[in-house]
Amino acid sequence: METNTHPLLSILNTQQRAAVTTPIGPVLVLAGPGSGKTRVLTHRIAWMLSEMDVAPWHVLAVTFTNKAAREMRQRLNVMLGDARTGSMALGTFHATCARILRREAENLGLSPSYLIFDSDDQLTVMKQIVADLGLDDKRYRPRALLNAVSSAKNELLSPTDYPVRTYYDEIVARAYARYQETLHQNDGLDFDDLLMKTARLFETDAEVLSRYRDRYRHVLVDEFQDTNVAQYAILKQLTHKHRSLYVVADEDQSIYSWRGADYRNIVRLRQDFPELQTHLLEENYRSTQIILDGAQAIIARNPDRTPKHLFTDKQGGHPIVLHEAYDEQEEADYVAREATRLLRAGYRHGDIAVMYRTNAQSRALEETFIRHNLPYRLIGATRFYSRKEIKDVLAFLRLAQNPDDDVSFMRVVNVPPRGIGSTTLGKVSAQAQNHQCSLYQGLLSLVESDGLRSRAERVLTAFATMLHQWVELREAYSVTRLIDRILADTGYESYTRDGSDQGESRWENVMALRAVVAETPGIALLDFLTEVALVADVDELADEVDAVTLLTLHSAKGLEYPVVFLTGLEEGLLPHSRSMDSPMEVAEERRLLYVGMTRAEQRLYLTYAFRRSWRGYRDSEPSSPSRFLEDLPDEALKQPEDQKRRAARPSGAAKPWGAESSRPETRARPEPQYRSGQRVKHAFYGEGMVIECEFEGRNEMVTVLFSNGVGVKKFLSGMAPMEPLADH
DNA sequence: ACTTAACGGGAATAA
DNA sequence: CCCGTTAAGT
Repeated sequence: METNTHPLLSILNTQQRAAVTTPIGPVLVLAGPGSGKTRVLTHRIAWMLSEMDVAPWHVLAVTFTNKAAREMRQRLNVMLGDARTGSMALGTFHATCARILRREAENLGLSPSYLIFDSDDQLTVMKQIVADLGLDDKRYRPRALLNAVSSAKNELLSPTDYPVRTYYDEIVARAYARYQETLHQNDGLDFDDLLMKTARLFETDAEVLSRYRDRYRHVLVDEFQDTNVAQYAILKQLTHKHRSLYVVADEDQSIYSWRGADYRNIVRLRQDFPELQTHLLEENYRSTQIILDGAQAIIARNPDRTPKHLFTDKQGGHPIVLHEAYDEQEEADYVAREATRLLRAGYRHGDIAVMYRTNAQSRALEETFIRHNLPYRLIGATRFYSRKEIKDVLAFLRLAQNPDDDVSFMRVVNVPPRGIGSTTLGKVSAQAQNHQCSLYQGLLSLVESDGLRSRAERVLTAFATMLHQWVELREAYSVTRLIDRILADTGYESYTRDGSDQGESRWENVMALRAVVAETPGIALLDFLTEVALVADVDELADEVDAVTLLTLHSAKGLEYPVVFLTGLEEGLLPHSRSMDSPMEVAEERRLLYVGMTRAEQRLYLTYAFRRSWRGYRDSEPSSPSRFLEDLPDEALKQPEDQKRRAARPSGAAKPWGAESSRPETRARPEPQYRSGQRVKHAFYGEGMVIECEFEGRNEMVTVLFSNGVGVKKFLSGMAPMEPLADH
């Protein structure tokens, strides 16, 4: 077939076309941001199906989010028709593995109706274990232990494999073993288990492996740079025989190493598949030349990377705007004002995204957006599925599916309050201990044994009966009907709607959950629970809503917007203080900035604040602009004419705001005259040392500790007869 | 048994 | 600031 006239190829450039039509085999596509990798992946699948005699049921495509999977399936439907794509496996690693494990549960001694434990559930379990093992939860923080367990799983280490070098490791190994036992007893798997158990299944069961590798004869993977050891093992096991593995990667966008992602998987790929063909996608279709130049300048400073030659035909463009604000409030104000200005100029709300390093930063932005009447949608943070009322209802549903799930049992045994306090619960738990069974089974035997009197007996019997009925009704009822029944049985509505606005909103959330179910009528309870456990925050992102998007840099991966604001570009935030002592982690923070910058199509704003409150208090020390901003080329930063207030470049990397940095200010605020730690001499009080220095509006307040029994005094700088002393 | 207030301690990113 | 835990009160 003539490749340049084929309809599937007509809209592709030369590099893309080569990548799409390359012969079947191991293929690595190295793709810069905005170079159309999703398009290449989609067209590759279409090409394989229509021109290479590949059957759709032999294709497995792994995307980074459910949303990406949905979109890819839609595009393929348009290109090829539903009939061809219906049998194709398309989803995230986690969703794919969850499905495989469900089907192969028996081969693993796993319940086919296992439930997925989210991070809250994990924490509950780990806290219990720390208590059971009699450990000090300050020294052995449940969260820290969970992190260790998670990394172990990502590297396919079981509790017995866990390398013990220190006593702490020994504790981790013990907690890990206990944790796995507990999950097993509850028929639960955590997120990492989904990957690890699948990898182990393929490793240990040749029959199962051969079935899946014949089924998924052709595997395609997006965002390959963010796969971890377990995921790579799965890919390798599946494809090593038929050798049809097609991966798309960009090492510069590797931002999940903390989750076990290992970009060295690219190296492993070359070793395991020496015949690997490599394709490059270097033309950027997303951003203007100026934005691309800025981003390139940032990423070029990272060591150990392959230099790329990204280019675009969108020459020039709006300069990147660098803006300094006084604090996070004014930063948010600036974003809101600038957004409003752009809206008047014709942009739509949905064209604009505001990104930040940590979820906590969204608060100031939200408050300001509400004040400015700017519609926004927030990704993450207050995740719908992590709200208390939603988790409660889900816990009820989980108990209907699996009453032996102790974690859910504990969560809602007294929600809404039904008189089962710690004393009564203690009896249930003791019974369960004695009989080596779940709390639910313990409850049943306790109720039957007639060993209770009075009030406790009544409430326990009522609760047991209620649970039992739900379990009975599970098959006969639709999920919607089951929810209605649960809400009625528990009196959840009157519990939630306490008359407050918050109560109303909680009830609305519950109804929203019900509406989610109603959208897929006929869905089985188990499928619903699995789906819910695996939704990502960005999956929720509805395109129809015209609102400004607020999201973390991490969730921004794969997205693009005409206008992007990157906020909080300060030392300690980006790079994050937790990463600053490790060059590897700082490099990843730099990639995070690069990912953020390359989301922008037309306009890019970079903002940072002079002072940022933390934990509700103002920091005593001002922040410094991010060291990364140093590397922006001046040409990309020229101020636009219409910009009334002028932002300045930071004066030096990680340098505090010294008097030598003469920058035009956001507002008329004088330079700080003092800094903490500085020696001063006061006309009345003599010598002292500055212990705090802060601005209240444009006034610099200086707190000084004097010797000679004078103590601490606070002054308005400039008004006080005081001057700095030279340092020795 | 449950509610409320006071306290202490702590935080990054996410399926 | 937000959380979970604890102590005291209803």
